[in-house]
Amino acid sequence: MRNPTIDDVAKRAGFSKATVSAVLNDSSKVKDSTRRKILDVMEDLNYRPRASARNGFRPGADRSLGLIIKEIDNPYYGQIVAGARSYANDRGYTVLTGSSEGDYEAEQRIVNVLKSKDVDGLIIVPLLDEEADLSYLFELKRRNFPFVLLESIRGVPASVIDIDNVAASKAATEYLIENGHERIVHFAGPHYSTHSAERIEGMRRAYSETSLVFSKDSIIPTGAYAADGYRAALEYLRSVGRSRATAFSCYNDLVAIGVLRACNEMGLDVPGDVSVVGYDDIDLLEYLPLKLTTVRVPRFEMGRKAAELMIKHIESKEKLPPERIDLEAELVIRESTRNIASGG
Amino acid sequence: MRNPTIDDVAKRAGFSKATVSAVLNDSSKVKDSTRRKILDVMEDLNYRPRASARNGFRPGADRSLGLIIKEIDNPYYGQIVAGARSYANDRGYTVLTGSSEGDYEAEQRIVNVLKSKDVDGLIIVPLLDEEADLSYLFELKRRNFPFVLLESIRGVPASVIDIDNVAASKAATEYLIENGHERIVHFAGPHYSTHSAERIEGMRRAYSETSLVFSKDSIIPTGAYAADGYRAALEYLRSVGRSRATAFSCYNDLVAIGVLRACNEMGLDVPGDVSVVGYDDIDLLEYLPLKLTTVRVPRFEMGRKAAELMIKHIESKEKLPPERIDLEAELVIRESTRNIASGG
DNA sequence: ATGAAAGCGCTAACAA
DNA sequence: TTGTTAGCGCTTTCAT
Repeated sequence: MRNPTIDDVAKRAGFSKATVSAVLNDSSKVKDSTRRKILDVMEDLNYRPRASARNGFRPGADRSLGLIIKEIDNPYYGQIVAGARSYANDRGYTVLTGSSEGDYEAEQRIVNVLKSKDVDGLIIVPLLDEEADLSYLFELKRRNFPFVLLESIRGVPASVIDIDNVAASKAATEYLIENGHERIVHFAGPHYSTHSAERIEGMRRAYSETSLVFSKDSIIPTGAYAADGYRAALEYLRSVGRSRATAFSCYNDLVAIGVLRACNEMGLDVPGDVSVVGYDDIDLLEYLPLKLTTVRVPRFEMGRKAAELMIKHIESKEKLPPERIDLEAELVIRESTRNIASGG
Repeated sequence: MRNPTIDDVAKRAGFSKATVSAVLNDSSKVKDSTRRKILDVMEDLNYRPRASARNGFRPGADRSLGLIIKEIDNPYYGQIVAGARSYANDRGYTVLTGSSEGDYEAEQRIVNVLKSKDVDGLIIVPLLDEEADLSYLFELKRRNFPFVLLESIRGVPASVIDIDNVAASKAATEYLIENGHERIVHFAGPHYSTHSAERIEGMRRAYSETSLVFSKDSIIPTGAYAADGYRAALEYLRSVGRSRATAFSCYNDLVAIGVLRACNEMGLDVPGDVSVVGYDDIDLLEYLPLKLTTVRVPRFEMGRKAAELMIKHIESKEKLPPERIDLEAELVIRESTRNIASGG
């Protein structure tokens, strides 16, 4: 039933807790026969000392940060974690990461576990859509548990590190429009991503400043991985026939890589027949044959800043007001896009 | 100095701990004026309740597994984490991941933090080379702390999930030799990787069964990322002139992607001029233009099995003996290698 | 509506 | 060499 405690061991072995404790800590002043007897009992009971009860469960010297991301196998988050880790490590904090993988319950569980284990602060990339239940964030606030967000949530006054997706996406779309593209299809990200919604909004704003009309049909729900981009693009290309768009913009570089593959299989040259733009500028891009035009997101920096802000809040004697930091994302023009303007 | 406790709040507010506790837990039976006064004091003191002291710090209902990997931004580990997470989640365990990034001290700190926070078990991909200090593993054993390893360590009788790198690497090398390659250069992994050492050993064994002689010069220390492969291959190709090897084998697919890029820049066709083989078979490969010949490592499965074995040990009433599970890695022949045998 | 006291599993200081 | 006791920060009866 209940896990055995030091008392169970002591009672069973016929010694006091203190002696058992001494054995546990390899103290030299325990008689050998006693030690052996106690070790035997521990073995029998499969006794596992509860570490958090040590030192009167006082704040450990080991400080730690919890980090909650959405997709473990996405290099976007890889760099965020790396950035947070880099700063935290220098300051003596250990970063523990959990991934929700798009699952709200999982996200809640990670938050619960991390806070019940008393990490010193939480950096959260929150799952977010219409039906998201944000009450856990208010609970954190109520208990004055320090946290910083890596995607802003309207109505939650919390510290946040974010990037201006709307502006960057608008710039990318404008660039395509200036280069003669009048029909652009966007392969959008997961429903739980604010960033995806913001990128769509950026497109919309770029359109609104031209005579072009923005249609919902040009947004295709896709996902976050290459497999998603591949599947969606293949389906699009097969269904659309001759009247396809001249440019594809993608939720992220992974999706773009999948789209590229689909184009290739359908006999489409990039950028000859279609232009493609990605998002994030993941490190791997540099080593791929076709240099992808993309939007560079300072992911490592985001992670670093998040850790920095978090630790600042943690170590403050006074309660600090929420702080917001916006980093810039920048369009990087490479070889997967071209000018198709008739006059230009 | 010391962080404020519930006693500090109680004293300062002029009420008892119990009342403060009631406020903390939003109990309805606290007079409004009292609640306000206490909340004010909490705010003043920036009081943060220590979650681990709740419920008399009894085992939380939330079970958890610690997972320690070596490189956060490597898709190899991404899949291992995903596999472990997948199984653990189904069993109600939350996975918390820390990455050592090749740093021994960081690894130790992660172990310490995770065990002091009482995760129920630890899955470790250990940093390992001549100078590694493994004492922390013996300390875990001494305290009967459940853990499983994802790379075997000689002399440490612990549960382990591993793959037969020697056999797979031998098979890959034999395949190259059978296809007429008599000079193979291997771009090796990080010094802290047992797997890298095992892959070299596999090569050596393949050589030893032929008249070809295995030279240390054909092993080039490289790293784990595309940037490493790119740098190393470029340097090799620039220095070697006309007498270069006809085949490159690589520590992993990322390195291979970097090597491919270097070949491309040096005007070498793959597989026309050189054959290249990777390792791991990361998901992304499927979407790249050149289909890489590689060794498929069942990473997701490794993660799953590790979690499964770990949970089995955790939940056992009796102390279970260490268990070893070996999974197979399999050569996957695709388009980056070709037969150059004069006669065949 | 509030307070006093016991208890969670362990360590540490002191006694025996 | 071993045992007794107090205490870590909180929750939870049970009184008041």
